[in-house]
Amino acid sequence: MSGPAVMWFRRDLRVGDNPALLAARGAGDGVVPLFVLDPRVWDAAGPARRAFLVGCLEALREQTDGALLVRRGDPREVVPAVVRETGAGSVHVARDTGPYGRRRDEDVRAALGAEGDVPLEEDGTAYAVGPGRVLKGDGSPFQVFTPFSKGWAQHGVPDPASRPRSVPWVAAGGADDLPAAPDVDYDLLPAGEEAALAAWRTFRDERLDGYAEERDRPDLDSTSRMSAYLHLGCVHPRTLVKEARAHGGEGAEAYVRELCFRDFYADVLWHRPDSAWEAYKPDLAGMEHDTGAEAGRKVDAWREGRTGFPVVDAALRQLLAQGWMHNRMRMLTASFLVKDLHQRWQVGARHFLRHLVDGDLASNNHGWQWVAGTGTDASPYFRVFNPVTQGHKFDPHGDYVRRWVPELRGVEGSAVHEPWDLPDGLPEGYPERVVDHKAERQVALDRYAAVRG
DNA sequence: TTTTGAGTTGTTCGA
DNA sequence: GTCGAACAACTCAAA
Repeated sequence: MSGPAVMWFRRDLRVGDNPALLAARGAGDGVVPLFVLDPRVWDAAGPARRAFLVGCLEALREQTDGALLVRRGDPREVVPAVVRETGAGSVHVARDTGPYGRRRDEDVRAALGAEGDVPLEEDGTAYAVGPGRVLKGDGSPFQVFTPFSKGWAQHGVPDPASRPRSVPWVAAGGADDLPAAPDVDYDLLPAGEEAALAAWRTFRDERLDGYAEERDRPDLDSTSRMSAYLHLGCVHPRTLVKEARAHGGEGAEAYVRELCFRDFYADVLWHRPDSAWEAYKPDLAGMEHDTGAEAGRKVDAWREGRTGFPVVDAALRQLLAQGWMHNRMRMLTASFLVKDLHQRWQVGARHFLRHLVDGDLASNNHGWQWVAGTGTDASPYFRVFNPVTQGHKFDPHGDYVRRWVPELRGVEGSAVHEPWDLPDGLPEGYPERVVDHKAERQVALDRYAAVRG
């Protein structure tokens, strides 16, 4: 009866600390490692996302002694087909808690059921504490971060699962749809589980202690850069929580809090799948947004980093160049799009998701909602980031701007944040400001006032 | 049921 | 230059 078990990797591209893999190993006669390249996901990804994913799949293939099977297609068809081909008795996954993944997995489960009662077994999630687990005393979900974080701490983060000493990988034959990595000419993070753990340990040993102090500085290499690894599951957050806590200190505490935030937003999305693309709180539904050709040109300038505000442009160019942006810069560029250019937050959320290697539906879209004031813990409407002030505050020497905006490299010190005030005028090639920040701030405040009526 | 304290991340203005 | 108030009032969570 037995046959092998299929380990269907999704956002858990690792061998260590992987409960679903342990279950697969125990369930069948050998493990068929499978990744399904879903066109729905692949086609929406920009070059950086694609390159990073391919790199992680190559690394996983190496870890599975070359057995990793990559098939392109709709999982609803591919997974049952692989089960048929291999005679597998079960399929193992980590629970996907996002709206698309939940629907997809229901369909796959039904298809497998029709295929001779092959079970889809779920073990673990991509979060330190699985979405839906932390509840208020009355059994309802939290809607505010701070109380959630207390409940989260009380619930406790489980210890990492053991790393299997060996796995009897089974190579299924057939087509190999692992794409070649897109040719991108920038420094991409080194991909895969080993790279993730190495990067984590370097961060822990060298920068974690300073994290609370320096994490807001895009000009320094002060953050962990774990987001992309966490997104694809090259490392599991409970490993980071455990090691950060063992390390101790203020920096570690601040870091664990950020991991808790990631869990919070996943939890919110779990309870409110509609909040991925619609306002969590509908209060601002009637808000006026800018449309038309002129607005479109400004949005294009924003996407390409040509707004004329140096630190905003630096961040948006970094996003296109690296597929990554510092968190504070995400807030700042988001505030600029929503409050200076008066766009719907969804416009920016889509752009970020396409390009960020860590682009995560829950964290990204709820972050945008926070900025727009439609999310949990809604940002007070009057909180409008000033792109010049933020530049001086968080890029005090202007190094970050000069790194990403070559037109301003000749400008020394923090003067880069106000190039329109330079004695020799605006450096050649650098654009004029697309808006008057002070005026647009007032427009934003007026529109909020109108909607609150 | 009512009350109380608090809510990730800001900016501007005037003393 | 620094500091506190104003921005406005509402909802959430727990006691």
